[in-house]
Amino acid sequence: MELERGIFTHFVLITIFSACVYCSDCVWNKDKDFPQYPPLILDSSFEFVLPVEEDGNRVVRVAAGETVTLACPGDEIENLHQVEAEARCLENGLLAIENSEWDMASLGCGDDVKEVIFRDQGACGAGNIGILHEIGFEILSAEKFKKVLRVCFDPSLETTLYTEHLIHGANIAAKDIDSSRPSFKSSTGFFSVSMSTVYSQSSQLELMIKLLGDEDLAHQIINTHKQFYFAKGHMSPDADFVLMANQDATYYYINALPQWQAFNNGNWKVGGGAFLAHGWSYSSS
DNA sequence: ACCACAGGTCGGTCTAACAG
DNA sequence: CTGTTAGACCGACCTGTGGT
Repeated sequence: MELERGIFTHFVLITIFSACVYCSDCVWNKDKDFPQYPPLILDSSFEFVLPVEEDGNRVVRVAAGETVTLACPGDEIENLHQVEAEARCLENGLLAIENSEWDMASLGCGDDVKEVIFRDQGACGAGNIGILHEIGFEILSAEKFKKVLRVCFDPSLETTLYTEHLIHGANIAAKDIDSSRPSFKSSTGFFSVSMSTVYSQSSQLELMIKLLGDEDLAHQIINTHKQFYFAKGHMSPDADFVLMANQDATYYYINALPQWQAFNNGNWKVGGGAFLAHGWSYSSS
C-alpha cells in the first residue's frame, strides 16, 4: 500500500508541477502528514529533528539526500515490523528505506515511544553526594542513548538536587500540545516510600497533624480549597519540550520536588511556558 | 458572564512481580 | 496457586487565567 501510495503521490506531484521543483526536500505538516504515534527522528548528528512554526503551520523538514534514523523505542514501526530504520529523503518528498519508498504517515509506531532511565552515570552535587541518572531513549542501531534530561539524585535523602535539559527555543512555538497527561512514574530503586502516597493531600495533612500536634493549625496549612498543599513541581518542566515523547519523559518522581500548589498553579504557570531562549536549563532545589 | 485551556488531583482498573 | 502490593494508565474533576 505504501509503495503504491508513494508511486501515486509521485505521479500526482509530477503531473501538477511537471518537474519536481517544489519538492526537493522532505517537508511535512506535523498536524496533517504525521502518523498518530510518530517515531523519533534523529539526524546524522544524533540530534532530534524538530518542527518549526511557519505561517501558523508546524512544519518538519529533512533535506533531500539526507539520511535520518526513525525510531520507535519500546515498540516498532508498524508497517516495517522493526524498532528502527535508516531513511533517506528522496527528491519526490518520500523516504527511502532499503528498497522501498514511504510517506511519513505510514511510518508510525504502534504506540507512544517509551523512554527509559539510564542509571548511575557518575557522581554529582556538592561533595559528590548525588548520582547522575539520564532519562531518554535507547537507540539500538546507533548503540547510543539519546538523553532528554539529566537528574542529580541524592540516594541517602531520596531527593533530587538538580536537573539539566536543553531548551530548543527556535522550535518551542511549534511544540506538541496535548491536554491529556501521563501519570507520574516512580520507577524502581529510587524511593523507599510510595511517592503517590506521600504526595497525596490526605497524607500531607496526616503528617502535618503529627508534626504539629494541632489539627486546626494543620488544616490551615494543608488546605485544598486555598491550594495550600504540595504538588509535584517539575524540575525540568513539561512545557520546555517540543516533542510529546520528550514532554512525557519528564513525568518521573525523580524529576519533581514538592512545591506549593498555589505557586505551581499561580506564579509558575503565569510566568512559565513560553521560553524563547536556546540552551541548557539548570533547575536546582 | 461565559468558556477554553493548561497545570494540577484523585480514584478506579489492569497487570506484573512477589511472598506465603 | 492465590492473595497482596506497586506501578502504569485513564478518565473525571478542580482551579486560575485570559479571550470573547
